[in-house]
Amino acid sequence: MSILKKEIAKTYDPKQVEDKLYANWMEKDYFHAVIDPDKEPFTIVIPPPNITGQLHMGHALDNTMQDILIRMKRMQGYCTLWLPGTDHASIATEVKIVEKMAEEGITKEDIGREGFLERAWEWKKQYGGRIVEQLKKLGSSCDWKRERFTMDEGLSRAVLEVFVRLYEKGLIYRGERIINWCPTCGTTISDAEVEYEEQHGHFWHIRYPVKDSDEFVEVATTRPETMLGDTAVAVHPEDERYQHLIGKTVILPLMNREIPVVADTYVDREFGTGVVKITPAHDPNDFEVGLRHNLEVINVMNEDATINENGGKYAGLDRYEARKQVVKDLEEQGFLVKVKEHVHNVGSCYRCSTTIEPRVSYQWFVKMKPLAEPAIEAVRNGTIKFVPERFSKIYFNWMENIQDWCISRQLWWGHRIPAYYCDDCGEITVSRTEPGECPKCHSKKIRQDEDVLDTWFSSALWPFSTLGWPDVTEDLKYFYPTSVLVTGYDIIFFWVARMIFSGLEQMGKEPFKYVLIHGLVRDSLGRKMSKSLGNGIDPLDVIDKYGTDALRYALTIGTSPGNDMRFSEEKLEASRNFANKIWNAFRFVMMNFDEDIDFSKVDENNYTVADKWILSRINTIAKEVTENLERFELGIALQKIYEFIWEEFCDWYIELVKPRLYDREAQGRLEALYVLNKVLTDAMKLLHPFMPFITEEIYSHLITDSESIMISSWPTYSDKVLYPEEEKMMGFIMESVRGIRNIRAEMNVPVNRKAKAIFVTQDELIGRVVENEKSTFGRLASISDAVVQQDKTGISNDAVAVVVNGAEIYLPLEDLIDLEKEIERLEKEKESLIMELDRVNKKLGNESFVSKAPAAVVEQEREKLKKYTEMYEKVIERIETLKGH
RNA sequence: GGGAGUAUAGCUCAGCCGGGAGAGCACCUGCCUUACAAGCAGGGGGUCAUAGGUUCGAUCCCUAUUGCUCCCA
Repeated sequence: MSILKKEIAKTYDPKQVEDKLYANWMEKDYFHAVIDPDKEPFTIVIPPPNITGQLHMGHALDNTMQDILIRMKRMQGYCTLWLPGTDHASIATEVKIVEKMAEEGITKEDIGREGFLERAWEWKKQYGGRIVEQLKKLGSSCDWKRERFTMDEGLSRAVLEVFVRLYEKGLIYRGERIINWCPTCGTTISDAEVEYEEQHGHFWHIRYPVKDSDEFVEVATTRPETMLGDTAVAVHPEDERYQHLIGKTVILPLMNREIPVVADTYVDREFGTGVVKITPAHDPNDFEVGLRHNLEVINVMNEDATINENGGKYAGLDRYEARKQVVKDLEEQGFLVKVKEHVHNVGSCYRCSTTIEPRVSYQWFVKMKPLAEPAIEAVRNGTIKFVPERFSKIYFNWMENIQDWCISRQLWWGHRIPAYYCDDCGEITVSRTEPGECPKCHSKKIRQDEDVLDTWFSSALWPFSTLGWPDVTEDLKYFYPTSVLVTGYDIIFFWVARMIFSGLEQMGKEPFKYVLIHGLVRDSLGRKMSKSLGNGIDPLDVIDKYGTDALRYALTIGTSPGNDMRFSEEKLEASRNFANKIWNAFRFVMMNFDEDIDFSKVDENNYTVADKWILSRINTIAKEVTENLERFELGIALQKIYEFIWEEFCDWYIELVKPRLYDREAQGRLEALYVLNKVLTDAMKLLHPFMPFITEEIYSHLITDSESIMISSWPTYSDKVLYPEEEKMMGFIMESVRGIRNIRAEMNVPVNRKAKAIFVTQDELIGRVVENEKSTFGRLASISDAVVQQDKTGISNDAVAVVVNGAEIYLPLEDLIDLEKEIERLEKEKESLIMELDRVNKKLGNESFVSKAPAAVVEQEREKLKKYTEMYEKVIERIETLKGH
């Protein structure tokens, strides 16, 4: 309680507290997990951001969610580890460095592999720390002492180990296959990295003359330049139109190559002419056909997507230039039949959006089928659970149709493939260490594969490589498998799926138990945030303007797992307002604290109805918040705390407690302070995972038993602090106050006009409540006095009446009352009660409802009937009295 | 072509195990009441996309239809 009352600002200023508190947490080492065999571990590994990256809203959401879970579990007493780190992001980083070099007029080749890698590490040093600092601004309680990087010595060893193991098991192989080639990035990319989009293109219909005949076959293609590499045409074996051609030869126009007509069921008879050109080197399906029919594979393209020497006179032309020229020549030579508009899906590189060129090439692959099976099973049998569950369907769909994974990349930044080629005998050696000589022919002329691995190959190992694997470390034994993985649905294929099969294969155990999937953060119009649209919101700007807590609140409130969310300025304002509301509740409490406060003198006999009610409520809220957090319903959990703090604590409890505080001699003043302190403390604890800074700041000034809220204990539910009786009484108080306020507003009673309120009730308990809470009724409902009567003796006809559950409240407003208006109001009240009664009567009158519905539900309806009947009778009575007047 | 999501107040979205529809923002009325005008009090506003079905009872479960979004080929 070092803060002086007058020092507390009227508005909350996040800048005053956030950096200060984070530095303090770091200094105290609260984020660091120390293995404790007596505790249960709770582990999350961060989805490692790219070293080139800047924090964006997706990161902000992802890391806020992780921090919420981590902070709650830490307070619950788990040994909690949130392991952070960054990803080398092979292709993304390399592209950026190359771009930067281009500005200086340097190419990769100019400086060579070694020189380039030097620059890359320099880059990592310069920018790799940036996103880490940004994560800290978010309040992330990561164990920074365990920070890892995918190209660390240890993680690189893990990559090497996995590669060798898989190779030795025959699950990694080198083969000639069709791969996705990005001509701009100059590398292969995996199937998962290809994005498809609809494009308006053309269908060119071309005639191929049949050899020794005047017949032609007509084929159609969207990529006419690939015909340069055609080595067959194919028809369906049962297609009656072409039976006579099977086995014959056609002349490939422009190239004048003789190519066979083959029969293959791959051909769709219904589509186009039913004849398909086969280019094994440039189409995955054609490649398969080529294998079945032993066709020649003619690659007609260079790596930069220009035509190579196999393309005859077109050599050197860019693929689109070649297309124009080929079409022109076909037309001139009479082979072009027609051109049709055609909409088709074109694959492009997810990095640079260049159209992908399917191209045959020697690459390294991971054989997926044997790895996919256990990975599918682990999700099917519930070892790993997706939240929400529906994402497992997406996962199955992908895993069940998976193709082998092309892992080699023609890049320099990354883990170099540990394969060595002998120049003398051609032997390939895969080894953990450089072999020095060819193990087969002992030649010294060996060289390592130039390529590096797909960046996802190393991130697939992240949940165990970061814990020390392949060494069997204490961390690995204690923290693996991790508890939850939190990530967006856009990354399930790239990363989640690959971590699952890698974890199962290498560790024999799933990498995590839950996969919590969240959606995308969109702009206020529902558009994806993107650089090109310029609609991105920078989380750091938001933090600067509204504070970290407000950002985190805005990202969590009203969200449900897996769904996209829109982000807007309005939401941030609401968030900031909430922070300010909490701040002022705290300010109120502090203003009433005394220097010599001593809670050991608290006497529970002095508790009021309101005290017990609010204690009972926070008790229940603790339970609800915990349950929802444990079900990953972060949005609901936060909503509950919000409503509790704003409505129950601020609007009601603080208002109710004021009279006891203002009178320094009032009975129960100490108890009031105690309850304020207790409830606010617990509320701060429940809110802490969501809004770590403001809650810590407030906590530090309250009377508590821990030096930091971060390491304080999570509130737990207890039957002993449940007061149903007081909750019911408070229900009565609130209903009455609302009723009186409502009537005053409707009758346009001036604020300064205070009437007496006469509570007519036969219920002794209610009578006592009213007597005890006179002053609060006075304050909250603007009445001069509250009296209790058992009947309506002496109540003027000029009084207005409020009928609540358990009592009628009369306000003798005399001359202020418009009799007609009052009757009208009561008639409305009557109508609505009739509707309620109708509904209840209909239900209870239905025999099958009474016999089949659960007893509790029926009982509930009976109670409603009783309550509404009473209220209805009172309203009728009142109307009659007024009418008779 | 295959699969998934989604449709709830003017807008953005919650809504558990089926049992009287909620929030924030916006709107209307009245208040600078000594924690907070980033606030307080009161209020209006919904055929829960459409059509069937299951059920004593459906915003919720099932089927079909329509609109929008996404993923895969």
